[in-house]
Amino acid sequence: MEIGEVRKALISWGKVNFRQFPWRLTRNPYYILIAEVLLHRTRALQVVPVYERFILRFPDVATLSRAGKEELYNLLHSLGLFWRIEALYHLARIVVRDFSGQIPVEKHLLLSLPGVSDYIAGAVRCFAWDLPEVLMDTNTVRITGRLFGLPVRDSSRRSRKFAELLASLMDRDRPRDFYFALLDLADKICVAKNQPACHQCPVLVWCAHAARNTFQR
DNA sequence: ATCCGGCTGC
DNA sequence: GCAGCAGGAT
Repeated sequence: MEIGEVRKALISWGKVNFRQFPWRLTRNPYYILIAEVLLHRTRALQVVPVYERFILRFPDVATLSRAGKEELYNLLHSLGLFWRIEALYHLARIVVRDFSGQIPVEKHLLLSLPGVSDYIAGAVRCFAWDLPEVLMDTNTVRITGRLFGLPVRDSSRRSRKFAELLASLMDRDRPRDFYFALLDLADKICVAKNQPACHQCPVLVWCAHAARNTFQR
């Protein structure tokens, strides 16, 4: 398959169907890190109002590092997953103390932060600095699996095979635009439940899953 | 491999 | 009502 054509189709579709979430209109690594933590197993539309209040109250890491747990709880409790509150509380203090208030670029330093693992470390690097990262989340894994015709399981998120396939698929010159396109495609077309809207899909002709669907009718 | 949590669309 | 959510911790 012409992988360059697939990338081009994805990115041009993504440009038209770009969802303007507030954390997508910035390259500030702190804002992006906060967004990724809040987006953890939480729908984007549910995060928007909480994120905006959070950023307004804590516009930078230094301000956040002076926050009490109680105020953080008041801002974030509606999102559940309360361990994230503890993580952000410590994260801000560590960044101020060890990294002079700058979100680190190096992956191993990002990974040392509480609440940050492979996905969030990669997402911050990708969306803040446009670095080519393999971002394995529910959506990118589902699209990868369908495109290459593999069954998508919960364990696929940690699958090396999936990581290699996504690495081969991703656009290393424009990773930021590529992943925005993938996430928007997963939301609008390549949906998890029901049948995906393959007839509207920009990469329909290269997709193994779509081929099976149309072949079966 | 399993759990987490409030919230929302279905 | 209930399944599932821009994963990470346990």
